[in-house]
Amino acid sequence: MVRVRFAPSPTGNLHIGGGRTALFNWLYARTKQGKFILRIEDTDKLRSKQEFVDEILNSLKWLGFDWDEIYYQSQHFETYHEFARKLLKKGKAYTERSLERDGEAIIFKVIPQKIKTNDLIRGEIEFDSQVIKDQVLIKSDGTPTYNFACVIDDVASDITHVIRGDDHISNTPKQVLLYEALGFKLPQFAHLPLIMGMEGGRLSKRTGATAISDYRAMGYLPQALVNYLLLLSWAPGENRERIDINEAIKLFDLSNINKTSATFDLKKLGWMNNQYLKDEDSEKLTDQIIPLLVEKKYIGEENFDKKYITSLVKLFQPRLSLVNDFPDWADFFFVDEVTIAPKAKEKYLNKDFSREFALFIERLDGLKSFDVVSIEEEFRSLVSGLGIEAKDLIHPIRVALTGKTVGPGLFEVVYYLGRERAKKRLRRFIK
RNA sequence: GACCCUGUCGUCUAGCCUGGUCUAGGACAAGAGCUUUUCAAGCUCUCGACACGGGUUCAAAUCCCGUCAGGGUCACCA
Repeated sequence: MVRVRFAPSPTGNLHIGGGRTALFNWLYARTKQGKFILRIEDTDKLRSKQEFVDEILNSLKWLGFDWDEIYYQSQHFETYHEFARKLLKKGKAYTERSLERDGEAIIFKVIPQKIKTNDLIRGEIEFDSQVIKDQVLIKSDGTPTYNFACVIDDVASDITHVIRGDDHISNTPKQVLLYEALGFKLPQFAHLPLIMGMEGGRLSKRTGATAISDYRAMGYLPQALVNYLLLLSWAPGENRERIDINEAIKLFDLSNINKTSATFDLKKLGWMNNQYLKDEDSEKLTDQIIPLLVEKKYIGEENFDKKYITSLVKLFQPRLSLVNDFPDWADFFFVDEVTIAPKAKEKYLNKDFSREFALFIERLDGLKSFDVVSIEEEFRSLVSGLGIEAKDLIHPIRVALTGKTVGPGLFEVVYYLGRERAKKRLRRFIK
C-alpha cells in the first residue's frame, strides 16, 4: 500500500510551497487509495512552537487535506538514539566531543562511493559521496539531525514514496547512505519543482504573502488556491484549467509532473478565485462576508437582514475576485452618505442633471410595483421621452447613487437601495 | 567555488518518452473591439515562445554533445 507523508517543521506558518507539497502527497495517497501521514518535525526545541503546529493543522484542514495518521518527532527521541547506537556498534559511526559544547555528538562515517537514485520525477540522479562530509546523526545536546530523523521516521512509518521539494535533492544521497548502513529498504523518491517568486528566486515575503493563512485572510477560496497550486507543475490535459479536486484524484499521477520550477502569479490566482467565487453558494459566501461587514461597522453584530445581504452578494459574485473586496465594492448599500469619487464625478456628473433626476424621482414615485423590471421600464420610457440615450443618464445616476463608475446593473442597484434611499441620494444633486 | 536540477509566448502550461500531423495548441496578463447599462463580469480578435551553437537524420521543439542562463544544496537548521 502506498504510504506518503508531509513533514513540516513547526518553526513557522504553513507557506505556499509547503501547501503545494502537502497537496501532491495528499493527492497521491488518495489517487492510490493509500495513507497520508502528517509528521511534525519538532526536533528543534528552541524554534518549534505549539502555535505553529496549530496554524499548520488549521491551514491543512482549510485546504481540505485530511491526514490518516499524525506523528511527532519529539516523541521518538529514544528510537533515534537506539539506531545511532547500532551504527556506533557496527563501526559505521563515531563519537565526537567538541570544546565549545557539552555532550557528545554521534557522527556517521561517509565512505567514498557512487550513489544512484531513481527519482520518479527526474529520472536517474547520480552523486559522488566524495563531496559529502561525515554526517552528524545525534547532536551534542542529544537531539537528532534532520537527515537522520527523517530516515528513521520514514522507515518507522513505512513510507513508500517520499514526495518533497526539489531543495531536498541534495539530502537524498546522505539519506540513501543511512538507509544502506542500517539495512533498510529504500522508498521511492519524487522531487517536486520549487515555486518561485515573481522576481526570481524563492517565494519570499518580499514577493507577497507566503503563508496559506494569509491567503485565507485575504479572501481566497481554498478550492481556488488548491486548483491554482495544482496547475503549477501538473496539467490535467485537454487544455483544462478548472479542475475539481475529486476529478484530480482520478487523473493525477506522479509521472506527469513537470520538472521545471514555476513562478507564482497572483493575477492568475485572482482569476481562478473569481471562477470559483461565481459558482460558490451565495449563503455560504454571505456567512463569510458578514464578519467583514461587522468589522467595517456596516452592520451590527446581531441585527442585520441576512436575506438582503445575500441578495447583494449575488449581485457582486460574478465580478468579485476576492471575498474581501465586497465591503468596499458594496459600501454604498450600507452607509448613509456615499462619498463620490472625484474622478467619477468628473467623468459622469460634470453637468447639471437637476431636471433629469427630478423626473426620474417622479417616475419612481409613480411606480405601483417597485421591482427591477418595472424600474427599468419606467427608466426606458423616461429617456425615450427626453430623447436621450439610456447610457447618458445611467452613468450619472449610478455615480449619484453609488459614488462609483463601476458596479452591478443600475436597476438592481436602485431596487436593492430602495425607493427612499435612491430618491434621497438623487436629490442631493438637484439644485 | 564544488556538486546537483532545470531551460517552449511576460507568466502557468500542451507537445518531447514513441522525430514528420507544430506555418507550436490552451490559460492568465496586456492591447483592441463588441455588449439598446458601467466593468472589476461575458463574448470576439490581436500581440507573443521552442535559450544559443554544433551534430545525427530525407526530416528535430522532439535524439546526442557543448555553451550560456536560471535555480537548489553544501550547518551539531529543518
